[in-house]
Amino acid sequence: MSEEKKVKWKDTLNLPKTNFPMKAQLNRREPEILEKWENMDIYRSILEKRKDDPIYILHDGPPYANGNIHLGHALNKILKDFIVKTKSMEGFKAPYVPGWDCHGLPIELKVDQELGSSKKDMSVLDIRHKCRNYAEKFLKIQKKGFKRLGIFGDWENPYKTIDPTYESSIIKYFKSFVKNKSVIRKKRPVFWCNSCQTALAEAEVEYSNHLSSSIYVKFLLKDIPDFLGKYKNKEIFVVIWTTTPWTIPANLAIALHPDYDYSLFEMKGEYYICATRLIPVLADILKTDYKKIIEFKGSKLNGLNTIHPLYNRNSLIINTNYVELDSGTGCVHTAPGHGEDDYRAGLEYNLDIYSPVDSKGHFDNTTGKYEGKEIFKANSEIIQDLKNNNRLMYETQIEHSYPHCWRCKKPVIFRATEQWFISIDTADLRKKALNEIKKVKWYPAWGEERISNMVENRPDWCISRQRDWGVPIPVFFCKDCGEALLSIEAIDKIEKIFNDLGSDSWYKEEISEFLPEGITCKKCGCKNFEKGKDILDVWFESGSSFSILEKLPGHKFPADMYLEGGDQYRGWFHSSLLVAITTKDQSPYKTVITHGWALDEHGKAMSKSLGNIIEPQSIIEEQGAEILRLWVAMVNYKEDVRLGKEILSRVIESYRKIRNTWRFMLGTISDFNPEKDSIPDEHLREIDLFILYKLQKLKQKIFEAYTNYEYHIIYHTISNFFTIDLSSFYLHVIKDNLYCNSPNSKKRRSTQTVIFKLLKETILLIAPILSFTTEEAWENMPDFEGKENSVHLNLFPKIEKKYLNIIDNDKWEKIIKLRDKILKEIENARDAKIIGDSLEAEINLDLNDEYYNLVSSNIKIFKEILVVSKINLKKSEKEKISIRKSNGKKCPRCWNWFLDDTGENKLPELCPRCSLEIEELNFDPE
RNA sequence: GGGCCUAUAGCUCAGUUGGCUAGAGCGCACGCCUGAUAAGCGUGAGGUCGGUAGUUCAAGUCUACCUAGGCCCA
Repeated sequence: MSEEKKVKWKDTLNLPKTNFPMKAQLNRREPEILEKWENMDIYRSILEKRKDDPIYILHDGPPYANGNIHLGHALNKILKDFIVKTKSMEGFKAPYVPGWDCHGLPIELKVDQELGSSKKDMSVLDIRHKCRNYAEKFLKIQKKGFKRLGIFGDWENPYKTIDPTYESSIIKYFKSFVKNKSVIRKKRPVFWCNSCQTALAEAEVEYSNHLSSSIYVKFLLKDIPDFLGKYKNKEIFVVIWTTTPWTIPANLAIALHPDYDYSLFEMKGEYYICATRLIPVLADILKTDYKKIIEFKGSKLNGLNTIHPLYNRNSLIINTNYVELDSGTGCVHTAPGHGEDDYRAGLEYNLDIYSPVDSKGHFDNTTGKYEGKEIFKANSEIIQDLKNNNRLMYETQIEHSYPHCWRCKKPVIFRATEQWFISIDTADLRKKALNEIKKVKWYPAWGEERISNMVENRPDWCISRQRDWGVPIPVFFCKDCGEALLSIEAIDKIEKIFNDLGSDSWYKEEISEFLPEGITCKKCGCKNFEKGKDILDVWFESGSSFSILEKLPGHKFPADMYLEGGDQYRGWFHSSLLVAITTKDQSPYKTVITHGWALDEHGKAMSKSLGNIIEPQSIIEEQGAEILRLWVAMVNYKEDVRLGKEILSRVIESYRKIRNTWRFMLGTISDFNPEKDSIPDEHLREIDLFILYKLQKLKQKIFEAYTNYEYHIIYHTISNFFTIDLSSFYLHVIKDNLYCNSPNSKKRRSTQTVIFKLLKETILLIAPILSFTTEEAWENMPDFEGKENSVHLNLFPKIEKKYLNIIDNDKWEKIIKLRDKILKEIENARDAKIIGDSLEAEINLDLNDEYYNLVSSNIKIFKEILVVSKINLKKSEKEKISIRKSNGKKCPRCWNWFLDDTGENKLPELCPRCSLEIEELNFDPE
């Protein structure tokens, strides 16, 4: 047959036709779709559509307005978008107002760096102005990044922690803590630079080598325990080691590990105690030998007193688990005012947080002879005094890593300063929090245990920072006696002023604007006050974010959902809970979901030093945001998630599969008008009904997964459905029907009716995940009554129970099983070069009664699902499946093989079916 | 050092209360098709379940320890 003729027969077929391209070119197409959404104001259109529906609130945790968005941001925002879109399609009014955390140290530090030495000459207001600009700049950058991901939300009106109304709410919530007496002032050690006379944050401290005196100091044991009764009359010394002799005056305790072994030993005629393991080290340093006398656990000395080597006061032996045995003596010099561990131990043992050093680094008047002396300079005098008192065992110099001020490069110290705290127990906050935690649904479930442990063990919340970029703590100090003033009346005024003018007003306005008339110092009675200089911890700020839920119309408190990374158990979940309990007497969230960390393909955290950072921008530019969205759906976000080259290519592969399947389906219904051509259920072909049955099963599974926020299940379910049920089975098998039967035939329209439904419903089902591609596919769907302008304006399709009952599933399972068996035989025949295309095959089936009946009563179905030209059926107890090449000829139109034995074909070269079709078409092959 | 989490084929995931030869899709190999074509179809090969030791008639599934990794603290 001529090529020309072949082409002509092909022209009589109904082949797929669509404008939906196979190549996605997402990086080009996505911006177009974004523009469409922008133009139609998709976010508000959806809310308008759901305006009378119940409200669902996912409250956004504010990212920090610093830097470009990273993969973790993308993961977080995409997951939130899944939920918001799902809820919309489930029939909720689900507004989503993104937020930003704009105050805080990282921005202030960046601005510091940019300003350099010019900062000295700037006012607080000027610095704050610079910080604000910095935050606004990155907010814009991040917003653009998030929108590019296809996240729907109120991007024009996000909430910001620097909004005046937001700042006002912070003050209002702070007031609640003041009212219930939780706000207290007490000492706490912080990094302190004597030269700059300022507190430093951890991030402002640089470690470099420093030469220090290293001394071993003897503390005389005052209380001899019973088990050392034999030595009651001896002087026994507990030996400590330190590299900061100037903290010896502040020593209040000696810490021993309760479980480690300690010994009493004799050395140079004196009796000492230190950790057993470290005695040889000590002996080595002193170049002497020793005699171990008795060994005991550290817990045996707990609570005993020693005598301070410089003062006539006690130093208590305590037990802590931060004691280590890799250096020193195992007996740790503890000055609660000068170290973090020391501080915690001090709290536990109710010691004074004693820090006899002023802001310039000079000893105060509680230190006797050292008063007024600069601490580092006093080192040698202290060492000399120890020596004079026979309390110095050994002295040397060592070089070690020591914290220095990043600005002036001088060594810093730990110094206890007065700070503001929220007491966790004064108003039963801890107890209430633990109780509220139980009422919240935590995904994954272990989250409840994790946050409970944290709340149970957390110390009081230090909420003051000696910084400029934040919301000032609304407190005043008496100019005469220094007493702090926390006045509800004043805070009321501040709340109002901040609401109108923002927190800059604290630095602009006269103090009289904030203070109530005639207020006096409770302690000294005077009327002179100054404004406090500290700002609030930013966690208090972000923890107040639920305030927007009260203010925004169409929102509600508490939120239905908070969703953040696992680090927020300590952060936002935690602070929000504490603030909400104090201000609203309940948890701010009903459900909390946490996601894991985004790691590289080997499961390692991404870092600059490892050079394994994957930026979402590069994926968006090269593959498209949709690929990132599908990746988020693919992985189990409740654990840490990985991303790398291979993973990405798997995502792309499965994206193509979904896209191509839709493309094919769109092609097959190009001549289908759903309103005119649809076939009613009772006339649908059985195989078409069967795939509708499968579709209902699919919906059941998908909806369940959406309900449980299990997107990876959706991904796998969809992927399997598209691959197994659609591509390799249904869509493969109905081609003959669609291509070869006359366009308007019932059997063809039956299949189109079903494909239309499959297409529409699968698009809707995946819309929350593949938001761009579903939109594109939706646009390419044939028009039908009520077709929305955007896929995202729709509700999810309903499960249609009628299709669940029409199908005899047991029968179909048998059919599919037998099909698999026969396909294996067909493959064998191919291997043996008997056939190529399956249509060349003629199947001989010898089957037992049951299967004979199954096939004979469904012979048309079998011919269709096997895509073969003929089936010969025989009854036999012994099952046998064999394949042979058809001995007929190939119909050039439909490619089925047929025996030209009727003689009735008007076009003898065609098979009888095609001959009739052509007749109907009035097609002239010549 | 502490709290919590993770570890099943190359990749992403399933594996109910411990119970037959550990499943899926993708990828891979081989083949078919050329009327979904930078597509489609079929067949097949891949894990002994991070390691060790236990409990049990029986463990991927329970216990202990170890290793690797993650978050948060210290």
